[in-house]
Amino acid sequence: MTKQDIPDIVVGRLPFYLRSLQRMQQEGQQVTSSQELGARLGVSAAQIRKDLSQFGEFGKQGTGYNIQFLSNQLRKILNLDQVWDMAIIGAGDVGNALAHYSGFRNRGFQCTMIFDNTAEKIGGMIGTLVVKDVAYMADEIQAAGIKVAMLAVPADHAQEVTDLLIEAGVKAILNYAPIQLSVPESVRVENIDPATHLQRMSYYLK
Amino acid sequence: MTKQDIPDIVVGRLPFYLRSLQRMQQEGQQVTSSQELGARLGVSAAQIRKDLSQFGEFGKQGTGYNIQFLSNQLRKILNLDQVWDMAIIGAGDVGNALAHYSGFRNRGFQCTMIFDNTAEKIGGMIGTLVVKDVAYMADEIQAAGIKVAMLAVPADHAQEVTDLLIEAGVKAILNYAPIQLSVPESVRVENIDPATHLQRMSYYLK
DNA sequence: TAGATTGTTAATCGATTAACAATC
DNA sequence: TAGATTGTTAATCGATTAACAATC
Repeated sequence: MTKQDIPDIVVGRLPFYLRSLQRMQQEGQQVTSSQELGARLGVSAAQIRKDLSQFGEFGKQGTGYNIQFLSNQLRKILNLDQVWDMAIIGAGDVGNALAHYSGFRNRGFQCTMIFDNTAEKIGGMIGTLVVKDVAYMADEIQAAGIKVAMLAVPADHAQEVTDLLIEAGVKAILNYAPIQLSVPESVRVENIDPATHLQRMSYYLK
Repeated sequence: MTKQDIPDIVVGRLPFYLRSLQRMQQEGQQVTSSQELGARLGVSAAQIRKDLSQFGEFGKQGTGYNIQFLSNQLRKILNLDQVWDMAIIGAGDVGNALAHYSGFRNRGFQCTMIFDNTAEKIGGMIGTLVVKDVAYMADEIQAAGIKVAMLAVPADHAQEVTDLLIEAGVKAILNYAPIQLSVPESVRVENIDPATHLQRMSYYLK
């Protein structure tokens, strides 16, 4: 069973399953069912069982899923049984919020570098990180073996920075710039553009 | 042709089309084709034509689409021929970044209120906005007729704030809290959770 | 006219759901 | 055992693509 066999859309739902399981665990729950998990997430029980069955058999007939066990399995599947170092590119408001965000660590990620191109920001601290000159970005990322970057620069610089990131070996980019990045097939991109999300909802208003 | 007839997945692509068209326009282009637009966005020309045909006939055989005209049509369809007032809930790093974000205005939205629950923040300024006490949130939102909110509070308060927002008449929520909100069918929610996006990509790493 | 591109239909492809035997 | 729930198959549903007549 190779990566190619599993539809993207199935992989895309696993983080939601994991997030709900982690929350149940926090609430002290030990066991759940596809029924219960589905109700919490607004998806069908059948879909959850079908999705999970792509990767193995994680439940027991009659009783459901052990939450701890299923969480661990999902973390392994998603390569979250390690902590991924990340670089933030852009020390504006978004970069700043990302650098301070405390929610990454227990979900498999941590920020270890932040870059900017403005003299006033370079050398300053954001949380525990020193803002570095983007001129050294490619070298530093490559030297540190960083594979994941969050891109929070203005749209008109996003593509050139992306090209540098890819050259430096980055394989996953969380893109906050409101622009469609062009990347080779071997690089994953996820986009976060609040205005796009808002526009999806405004259709249904009025 | 009612809202129900158009699949969500089609509506979800319209903002991307609009964003690309606006960019083309900035670059001085006057006309485009489903071919060209598709290439820019990484979707098929047939899909673009099919999606647009759900709403009307906007092109001309042989020549393609007038960018200005198609943009205007898409804006009308998405109810973006007006500016939607928005409230930000939570004046932490995310709320702060949203309040300062300059990209909303020319995409149909503007922030007019921000709320928090901490005494130190209430009364302070963020950009041009005064931070207000969340205790008055429901009343102020209702009085102003605000229909769109961006939720940037910790996960453990997100649901209770949501309930208040809905009571106050909010119909669209952009949710930054890493939790599945429960809302009535008449309310739209879009979620932005960077960790979820990162986890979707880590599956393909290694 | 010749070339290009739309809007639409029918065919294909893929995803979701329903149902149930297996079994805890 | 009786009740519950899994994993999986087959049926259904929906979305995408290919193809082409219409026409600018």
